[in-house]
Amino acid sequence: MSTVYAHRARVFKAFCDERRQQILELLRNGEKCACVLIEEMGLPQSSLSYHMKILVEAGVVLGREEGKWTHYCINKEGFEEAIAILREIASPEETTGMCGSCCK
Amino acid sequence: MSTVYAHRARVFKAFCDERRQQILELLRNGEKCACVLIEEMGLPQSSLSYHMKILVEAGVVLGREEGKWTHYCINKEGFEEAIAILREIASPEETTGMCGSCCK
DNA sequence: TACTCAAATCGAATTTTGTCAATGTGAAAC
DNA sequence: GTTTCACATTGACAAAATTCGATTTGAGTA
Repeated sequence: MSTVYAHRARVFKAFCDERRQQILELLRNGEKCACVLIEEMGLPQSSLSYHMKILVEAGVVLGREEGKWTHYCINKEGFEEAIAILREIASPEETTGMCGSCCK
Repeated sequence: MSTVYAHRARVFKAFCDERRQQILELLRNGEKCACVLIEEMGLPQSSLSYHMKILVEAGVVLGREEGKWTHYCINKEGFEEAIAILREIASPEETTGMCGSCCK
């Protein structure tokens, strides 16, 4: 079962879309409610909701409901997890050389 | 021009696929030639080639041609760039509070 | 020259994502 | 109760990504 790789792929799916990158940049300024993001992004409400769901489920954005509004903000823990994954991949598992089939 | 966000999205496109995550894990052990990756991944040659192109063009994998073989390895610089992007997004641009439209 | 082999590219089918209007949901206000 | 408002969800469609066999490219070898 390669659930590990599926999970990693899901985390980075949050970052691989241009619009989601724009949304994340907007959230750098601090918490914002969906209505503001809709206006600043120039997106229809359903489209923004679609992207926010992906961001929240990936763990990189937090959604806080307050009355009838939902406020979104960057989830630093999610970013730390993503960074940890990248660091792990970039650090060698053990010291091996070349492949044994076509190198001598 | 939002080329910045398009570039960021392209970088993380390398990481948002389950098979590419598996390929990256295989490369943690060190440089490997395509023929080995094909065998270990159980993919047809054209499919592996497709994924390797995405990984190389994103800058997270290096391809080294030697005779008729191509050897691939992790490109640490590419990972550092990705990590730098994540760090930048996760660090607040300025100290703002809530949105001005529905918070008081 | 021709032959071989590894990898890239093509082409067509399938799968997955993204978009957006319409509808549903749930909480607050009346 | 009803209405209103913000957001989620649905469904149909368009666009992009992925798969994989077939073909091409390009370097090494005879």
